[in-house]
Amino acid sequence: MAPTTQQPDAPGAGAAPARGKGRPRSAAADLAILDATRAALAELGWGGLTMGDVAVRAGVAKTTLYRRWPSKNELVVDAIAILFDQLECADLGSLQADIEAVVAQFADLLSRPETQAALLALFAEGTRDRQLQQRIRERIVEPQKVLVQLGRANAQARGEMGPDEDPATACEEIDIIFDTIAGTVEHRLLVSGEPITPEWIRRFTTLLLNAFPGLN
Amino acid sequence: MAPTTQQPDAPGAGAAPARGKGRPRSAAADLAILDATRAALAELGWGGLTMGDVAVRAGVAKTTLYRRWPSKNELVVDAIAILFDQLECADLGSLQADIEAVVAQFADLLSRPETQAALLALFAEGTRDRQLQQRIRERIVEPQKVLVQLGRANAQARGEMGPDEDPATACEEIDIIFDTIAGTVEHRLLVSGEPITPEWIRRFTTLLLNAFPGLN
Amino acid sequence: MAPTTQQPDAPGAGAAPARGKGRPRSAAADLAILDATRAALAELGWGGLTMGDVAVRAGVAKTTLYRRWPSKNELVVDAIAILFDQLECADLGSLQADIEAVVAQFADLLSRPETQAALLALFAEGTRDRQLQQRIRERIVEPQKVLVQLGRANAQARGEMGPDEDPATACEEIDIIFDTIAGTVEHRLLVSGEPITPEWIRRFTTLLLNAFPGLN
Amino acid sequence: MAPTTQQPDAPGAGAAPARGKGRPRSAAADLAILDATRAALAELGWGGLTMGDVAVRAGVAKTTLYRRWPSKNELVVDAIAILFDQLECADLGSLQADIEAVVAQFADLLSRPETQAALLALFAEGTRDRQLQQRIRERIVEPQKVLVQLGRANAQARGEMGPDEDPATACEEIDIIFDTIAGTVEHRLLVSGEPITPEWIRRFTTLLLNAFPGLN
DNA sequence: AGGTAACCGAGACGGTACGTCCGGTCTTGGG
DNA sequence: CCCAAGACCGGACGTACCGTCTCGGTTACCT
Repeated sequence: MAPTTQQPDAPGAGAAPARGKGRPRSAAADLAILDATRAALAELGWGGLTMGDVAVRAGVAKTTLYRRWPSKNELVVDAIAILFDQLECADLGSLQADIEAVVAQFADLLSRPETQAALLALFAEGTRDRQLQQRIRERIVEPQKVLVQLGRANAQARGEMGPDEDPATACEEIDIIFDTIAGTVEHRLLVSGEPITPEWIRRFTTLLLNAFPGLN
Repeated sequence: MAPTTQQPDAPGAGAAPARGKGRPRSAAADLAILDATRAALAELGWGGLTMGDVAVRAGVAKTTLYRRWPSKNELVVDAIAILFDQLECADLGSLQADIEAVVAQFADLLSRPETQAALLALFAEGTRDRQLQQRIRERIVEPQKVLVQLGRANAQARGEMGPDEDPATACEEIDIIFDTIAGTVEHRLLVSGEPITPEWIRRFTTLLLNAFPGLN
Repeated sequence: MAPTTQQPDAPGAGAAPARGKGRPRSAAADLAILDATRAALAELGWGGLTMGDVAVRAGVAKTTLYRRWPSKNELVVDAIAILFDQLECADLGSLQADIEAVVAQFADLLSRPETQAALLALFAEGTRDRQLQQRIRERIVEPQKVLVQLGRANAQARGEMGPDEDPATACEEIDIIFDTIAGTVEHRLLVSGEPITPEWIRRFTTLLLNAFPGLN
Repeated sequence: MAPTTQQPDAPGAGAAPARGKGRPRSAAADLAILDATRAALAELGWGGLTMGDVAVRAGVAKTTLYRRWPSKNELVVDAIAILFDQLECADLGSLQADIEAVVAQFADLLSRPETQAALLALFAEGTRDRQLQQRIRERIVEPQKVLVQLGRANAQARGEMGPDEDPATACEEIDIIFDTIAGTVEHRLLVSGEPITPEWIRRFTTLLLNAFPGLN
């Protein structure tokens, strides 16, 4: 048996780069591959996405792909996760404005063809593959949830909300808010297939604030 | 130009029973195929679903399958749609109870392995294939939305809500309520991967009723 | 269940038409089918020949084909055999002339695209299917061999040959002559792919007559 | 002869220097495939020969097969051609003996089930596909014709025949002799279905020598 | 400077599923 | 009993990708 079962691993994930002996991996290849993945995703959709095609687009051998990502799913998670890392929660002075900004950002992200093609497909795969679901949560879902936590903290700092009384209850509340925002936006955009306009965002945000009586 | 391109067409969908020429299609085969599809879906998931395997399970030739459904997507839509046709909206005497019942039904449906495996994958394909999206909406989404409309009508009959003032506004309101319920439940169950308990349903329903100030 | 396993049978083969109860078979269909078979053979070759296509060309249902011929092979044998039934052995006054005429006729037959496409393919199938080989011999090979026998009889009548001494020896001699003529013409035309000209026929006939010293 | 690494791919600019890039094709696979082809041919006949079956017998993927041979026809030509490459023309001291030896060799070859199954079927396909016919001639027919030329040269060396007077005439004579030998043996064995015994060979050879008066 | 270990491209490899086609059978309604 | 139409089962087709495996060659570190 091979003594070193060389696990393929995504580049940015590990902490120590394990400065080895041989030729180091091309850093440019990572970017090229992820870009190519998003491009192929936008152009062909999840079903049309092919490892061979990504390799060709990236000017890279298929071997290089598999050396870094164990399968299509993981590759796409990383390719899409980059987009979700760009989400930000600006403090605009009021909870209403902050929520609207977050929803707008999220809606923008879900309007990109590569995101549309990939997101639901990844979620679907995740229902079967627990490890993938974990990875999706870490790289894609968590960054969104952080926005909710940040917004909540900002609101508390501004005095719009009282401080958390019970951490467990607070965590549950964050979960339900998050599922509601993310789920509703995704459903309207990707399932119902209708656009998300500023008017819709305002309406939805108002409903959301109404739902929590503690907030005026 | 021929208006009916329908070479492969699902049974029951078309209005005209077509020409009475030739040997008629086996009605039993339809049921066997759809059952086999759901079974394979529950067992192997979307990615593991194979037309050949479905055919074998149904005791049917692959050609028979393709004669009726042009592709995996359409087949799965029909196989899953049957489940959504079973949704009902009982009048339990209060809006809160009615909503809770609907959410519970929907959560039950999404807890079935075949639904989990298929639903998000179908939605994902739908973002690329407009015709498929239309079909999904007709066969899967619409039956759910009808429940919201029914619940609303029941509430109005009971006097919990005032009558619709503007039909367009009412329609928009139904849309937003529907996207919120469906999206939130789906997101919690399939993306966040957390269970939907009666407590959660009660909390969520309460928030929902809070959100609409017209309802006490 | 049906007590009589109704064997499909070629139309012209049986003696008694078995004047039955129901609707009699369409006589026109037989001709149309055989014509269509030859046409398809000439156009598409053996490999491209399809029962469904023949049925369409003949304006007939596939069922009708199978009611009369048990399979593609038998159908083609009959379709081609018709052509071989047209071979004749005219008495032209000399053995040389008679042989040349027969060879020319045979070469003409083998130059037709439908014959080319079918003959070798049938022979090939015949090497595996003893029953088919028998049928081929009866319907296709025998009519050719009869010409050799006739030519021999004519030559004897004209005094160019002495009478048969031993029937067994005569039969062997006919066999070897026949295999030589048929085999050589087929090989030149279908394998070597070169044309058969009057010059070639004269040369070949001369060699043939040389080969048998009893003939001056 | 090696299968010439004939890519079924588009030839592109032509005369590509065949870059030594990538993993080289397995040489063992070629032999295994050709052996498997002959075995399947002998067992199942031309009609029963299946690319998938050959692949399984050879322990090879179907893709490997198609990567090397564009179709069943070409594969079988190569598989059978190997057998014809083994034909030899020994100088046994007299033309009669040499011819008898050649005929016997040829009859032996045609008695092998794989040859029987393949040869006529290939010839039949060759009548439709000019490229295939060319390939058959190069790989199968030509090796046989060489024997005739060699035998003739040997006879001239021994003084049994005078030297060629006109090259064109000589060539024509070789052609007619060859078509006669090959065609007659094939027809007796494969069409008439009768065995080729030493007695038959002696008779046939005698007739052949009679036919050419220049030979005593 | 030379090893050597890990990288890289290219592409062949064993598999699996695809969607199509055809052979031969059967089941309709109608003649 | 025949016919046309067409659905049915089974099975081979040739293609497309998957993920793995050799190849020859290329860096970069470590003696």
